[in-house]
Amino acid sequence: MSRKELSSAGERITGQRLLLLDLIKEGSGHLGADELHRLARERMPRLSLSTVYRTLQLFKKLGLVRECHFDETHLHYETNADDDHHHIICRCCGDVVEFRCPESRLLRRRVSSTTGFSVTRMAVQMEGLCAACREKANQA
Amino acid sequence: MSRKELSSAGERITGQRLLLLDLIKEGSGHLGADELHRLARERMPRLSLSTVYRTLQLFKKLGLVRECHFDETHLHYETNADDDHHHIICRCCGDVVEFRCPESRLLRRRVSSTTGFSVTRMAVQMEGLCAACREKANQA
DNA sequence: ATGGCTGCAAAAGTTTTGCACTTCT
DNA sequence: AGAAGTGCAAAACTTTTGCAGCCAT
Repeated sequence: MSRKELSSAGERITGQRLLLLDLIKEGSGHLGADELHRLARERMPRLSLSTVYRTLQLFKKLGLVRECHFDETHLHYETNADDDHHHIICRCCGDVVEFRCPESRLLRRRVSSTTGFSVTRMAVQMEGLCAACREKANQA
Repeated sequence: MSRKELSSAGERITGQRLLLLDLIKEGSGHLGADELHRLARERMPRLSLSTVYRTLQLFKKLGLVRECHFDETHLHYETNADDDHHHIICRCCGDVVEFRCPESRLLRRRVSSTTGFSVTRMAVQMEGLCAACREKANQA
């Protein structure tokens, strides 16, 4: 259960918030607001889309989830992870695979010192064709 | 002028396309569709927003520009550059600064071999506070 | 000449907001 | 009880699409 994250932040615990947080956690990870809404309604049919949006903004503010910009239209949300956890998306089937980037920490420090920024977030994003889709493309 | 990029791709050369491509190139880089539209209309008042969108899609298809996902709402466009040219955005003033990441090439190859993807695009994105905004925040 | 491109207007999406009502603390 | 959260509906935005006329080739 996800009560602790909410109560320790001094936020109210509601069925909607718990459900959404659980879905984001357990869901294979990369869900948009609409998908989240559809899933959530299977267990709580009257949950509204605006609640999904409001709740996601709350989670984002609390640092519980991060937004990922994969394709141009949808945002996706996942539980907040550390710097060296990133994504590659297949431009054909949309599949998202995670990879690690151990030099992230180093890179972050270097950019911080060269630009004068204090870095609060970093993401490495890649796009390409997964093995299966490449296979399919070659057969055609 | 940007004729070559278009004609060599077998695309028609129109005033709108030339103007937009020039704006993207010369503009400090990171413009959204609406900003581009506003700028373009200073020189071509009847240019429509749908043309901006259609043209951006064309440029994207031709590989002339790339989309950058900075904040959650707007997409930004810039002339296509190589892998090791990336961005950090100030979460306070929105300023965008570029930085280089020489190990991008290496990283790309490693991810390609571990995930089985063929990588067609990669971006490193950071977010933080620029020196000026940090200054301001400290004074307050 | 003719097929592609553009402007305009309307549609389709996505995200936000206002308000009355409900729920958590 | 009181403040915060929710559902519903409407509004605000961003992006896409249909179509008639225009323009580059």
